[in-house]
Amino acid sequence: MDLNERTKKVLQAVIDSYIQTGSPIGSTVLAKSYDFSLSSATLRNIMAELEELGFLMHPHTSAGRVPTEKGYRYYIDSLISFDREAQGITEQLDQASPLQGGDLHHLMEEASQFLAKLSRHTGVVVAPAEPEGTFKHIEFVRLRGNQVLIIFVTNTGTVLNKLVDLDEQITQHELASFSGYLDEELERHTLAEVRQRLLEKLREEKASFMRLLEQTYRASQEVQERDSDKLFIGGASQMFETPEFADVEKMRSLFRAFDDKYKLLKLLDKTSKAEGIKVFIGSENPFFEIQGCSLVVGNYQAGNVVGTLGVIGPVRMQYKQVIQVVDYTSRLLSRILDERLQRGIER
Amino acid sequence: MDLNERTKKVLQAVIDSYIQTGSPIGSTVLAKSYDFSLSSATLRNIMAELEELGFLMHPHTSAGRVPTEKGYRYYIDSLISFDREAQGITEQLDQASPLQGGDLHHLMEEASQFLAKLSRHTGVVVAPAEPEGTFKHIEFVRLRGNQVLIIFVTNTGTVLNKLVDLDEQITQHELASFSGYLDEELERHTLAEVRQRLLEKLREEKASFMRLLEQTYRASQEVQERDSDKLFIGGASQMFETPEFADVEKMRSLFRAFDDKYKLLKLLDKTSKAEGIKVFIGSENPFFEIQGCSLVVGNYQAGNVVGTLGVIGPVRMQYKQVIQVVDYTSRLLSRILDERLQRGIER
DNA sequence: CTTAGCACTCAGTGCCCAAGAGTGCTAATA
DNA sequence: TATTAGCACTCTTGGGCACTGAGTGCTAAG
Repeated sequence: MDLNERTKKVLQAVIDSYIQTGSPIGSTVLAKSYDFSLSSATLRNIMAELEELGFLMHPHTSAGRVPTEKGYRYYIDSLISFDREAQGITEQLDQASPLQGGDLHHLMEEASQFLAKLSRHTGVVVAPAEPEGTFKHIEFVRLRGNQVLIIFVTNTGTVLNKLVDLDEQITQHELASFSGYLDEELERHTLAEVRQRLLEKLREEKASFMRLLEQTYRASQEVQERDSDKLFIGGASQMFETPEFADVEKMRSLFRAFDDKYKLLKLLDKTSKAEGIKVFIGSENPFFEIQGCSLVVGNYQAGNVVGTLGVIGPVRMQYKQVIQVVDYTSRLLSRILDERLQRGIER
Repeated sequence: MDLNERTKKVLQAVIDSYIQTGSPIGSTVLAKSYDFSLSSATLRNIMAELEELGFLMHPHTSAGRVPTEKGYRYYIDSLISFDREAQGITEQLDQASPLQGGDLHHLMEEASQFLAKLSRHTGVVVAPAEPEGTFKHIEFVRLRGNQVLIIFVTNTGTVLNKLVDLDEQITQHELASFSGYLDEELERHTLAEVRQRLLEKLREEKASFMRLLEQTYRASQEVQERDSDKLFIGGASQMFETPEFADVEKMRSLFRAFDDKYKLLKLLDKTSKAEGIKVFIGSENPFFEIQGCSLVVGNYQAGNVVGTLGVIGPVRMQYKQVIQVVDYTSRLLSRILDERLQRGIER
């Protein structure tokens, strides 16, 4: 789209102003508050042109202009620049000094709240699909006669566990030696590889621990499905702060979406392949139930493990700021996870 | 409060009707839809009397009557009866056949959603302050040189873990023998007792594992604080279904309260000592931020471990039904937990 | 004690009107 | 040729007003 410089400036001014105030922008207001050295009449012409092109629209005849989704798109793709102020913001964010961490879940929850607090919208974080780190230790604890608790430990201190019923009687001693055997076989592999190797073992081996091995394999699958892909939502009540959602109906469908975490997960998952920060504006958003919302998502990663995080807010949001916050948080989270990973690998 | 039979019936009819429809009840409507064999004028007198006593009120001169909190209180304490229909409901609830369980957290989350679904309001479940079951096994896994993961396992298959840094070098072999020692010392004690005993040991012993023992003690404390008292909220969006909350302001403060789980927890904790189902109506509710809401709470328990669960909804809620749902769910959860406990102890 | 009747109150609705903001178009201007 | 001033027109918003209907309180009769 080739707009001349002046037209771009007008578009930017309209969108900036609309994002700020939330009310449609008229030509006179625009002429006064921005220094275009142009009369309102000229601005009217330009705005009419922008409307023609689909960047702006008219709620009704005698109202000012409002950005369309296409307008926002162009604004984000071509009009806002980050570089200049980026450092300032980053420092400011550093000051906020968040994320104590501790346990992984706790960290994710904190992150979602951090996002919410800084963006003043709703923050979401999807836990990594794959636990960080590599296999370190497996432990079998016999509870009742044939009830065994299988515990996986990674080198970053993540603990996954699953309770299984065994047909056969196996002594604690046998369990211990089996665990020792597996420890050696599996150490330093990622959990995905562990699953794979267990499966291979299962195929080749005809040993006595066959049944236990099978249960272990199953556990390794389930444990992962259960613990991965958890969704953390922070500051959902922030949604109420935006006048856009004064409508109760809208709010309702929004919170319905939050309740139904599963769907939201799937949406966020789709985006997780892409690099960098992505912005979905209004209906671009593939999750129809939260249409009327924009979504700013990014990834975080540690090693080859990837998770998604982002902000959900009204279409009229301070994209510049929110994008920076999401970007910052994703880096921050990556760094924290990386440190944990390093500590684990170091030895 | 001594009301005569007729007056009671009128009060009940008014409240029933108001709960159903949500709009104030006038004398003529009352005379028509209920079979009192009384004229509207008489009903007017009775209603005036009930207003005098503080059970009903007038939004404005030309409006019908609405129950006051005192009215609801009386309604719940003296007017509704459960026995007759109780079985019917129970069966119906059994049909809903919920709560697959699995992991404890998952069970709690399911329970909160179950409450929400059946009550058509918001369900909350507080995880037990104390993990169920008794100590079964402790495991130390060395990750890096002096970084050790301490894992507690109970006989019901609950796994708690904490990562600690150790000053001294201890071999995996030494760790194993220490774990064996603790296993014997601590088996069959509740986690609270385990903490106590660790503390005692810490005082008397001057052994080489002193430092590790201390860390273990600390871990046993932290692990518990972290994992206990988690709050699960289900079906928060149901709140939007009630016309009472058409006001966005109200909704806002409500969801603020949900965001701030910690406060909600404290509130629910206070109630956890009491037996049976408790109902807090409107401002009786000690948690001012959700005033205008009623709270129906109950406890569940397994062994000596107690948790709280309940429903949050508008003051105008179907108390009878909700009370039954909460009651049913608390029994159900107790039973499920008890079974897990039994299986653990059985051996 | 109950009931019928009547005057009164008040929220809610629909309607009209004026004010205000903003546009689109045309004609004048640099 | 691009910009500007002027003007008629459109549409929202909010206040004011009257009307309606549900419901009450009171009084007097059954």
